[in-house]
Amino acid sequence: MPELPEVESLRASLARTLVGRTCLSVEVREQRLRRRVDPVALGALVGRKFVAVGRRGKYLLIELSGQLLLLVHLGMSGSLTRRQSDLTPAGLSVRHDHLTLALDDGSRLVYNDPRRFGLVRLLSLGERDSAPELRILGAEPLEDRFNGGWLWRQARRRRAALKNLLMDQRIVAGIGNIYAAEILFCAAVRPTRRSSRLTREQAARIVEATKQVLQRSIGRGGTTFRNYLDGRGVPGRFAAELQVYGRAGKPCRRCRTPIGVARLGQRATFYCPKCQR
DNA sequence: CGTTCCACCTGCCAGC
DNA sequence: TGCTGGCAGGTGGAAC
Repeated sequence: MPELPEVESLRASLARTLVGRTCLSVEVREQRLRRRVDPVALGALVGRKFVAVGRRGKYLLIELSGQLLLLVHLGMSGSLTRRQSDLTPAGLSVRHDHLTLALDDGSRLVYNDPRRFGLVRLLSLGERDSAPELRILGAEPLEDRFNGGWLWRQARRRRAALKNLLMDQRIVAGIGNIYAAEILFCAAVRPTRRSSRLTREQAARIVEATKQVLQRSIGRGGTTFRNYLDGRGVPGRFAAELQVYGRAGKPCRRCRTPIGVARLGQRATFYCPKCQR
């Protein structure tokens, strides 16, 4: 489900409301996520104060007192919501509330994930750079290291489709299936193009498009295509602005040509056959 | 090494 | 109305 803009929106909202609170208790109701959740390790959260909320790629990095770092990945269907009452927000089922942190203001922070592809793991702050999940991540797309020349150099040695390059977290961290499609439409480049055939000019356009699309979506609170909810249980508003994702057969918003769909690496890939070359 | 395929899960929807 | 198959915003390991 959540890609960089959704995680970033969540990060910002948690940074505003969570920092300064103290965790009073931890309840693990389901350990079977992508990696087994360790209730004993998470017990170290009790009595700790939330210090800061960061992000790396699609990972949320929640920093607590005592040099603790709570690593959260939402997988395909995860959400992390702050709840003032005992009610589960509309759209979520209480049976997938796997982890609950009770806070000192009477609210709860709840991790819900129907498909259980997500990850919750407690690290020490010092492990930030050595944790296997984070160590392999490539450039942050909104930082300066991610620029046209750099992307072109990464692309030239690969022959896989360009869209797969953009979705490879070891190259660029945070882009998934929705934004890869939207970025390549914005840059007017075919997702099926071989990476090694990318021109410098196209690489520069893709980088510009990446920053523009991601920033714009962050400004809208991310994309709710199916069931993503932010930290308050509210859907993102960028879905209304999707140009190609999920629009197979519908007219291109730029040229009216029907949007095409291909399969790339077992993922649906949407593009305009006329606008994208 | 790069690339492709598959498994991991539940929910939902189209088609029969 | 049910049932079934296919698909869904991700990742990592196996196999080539």
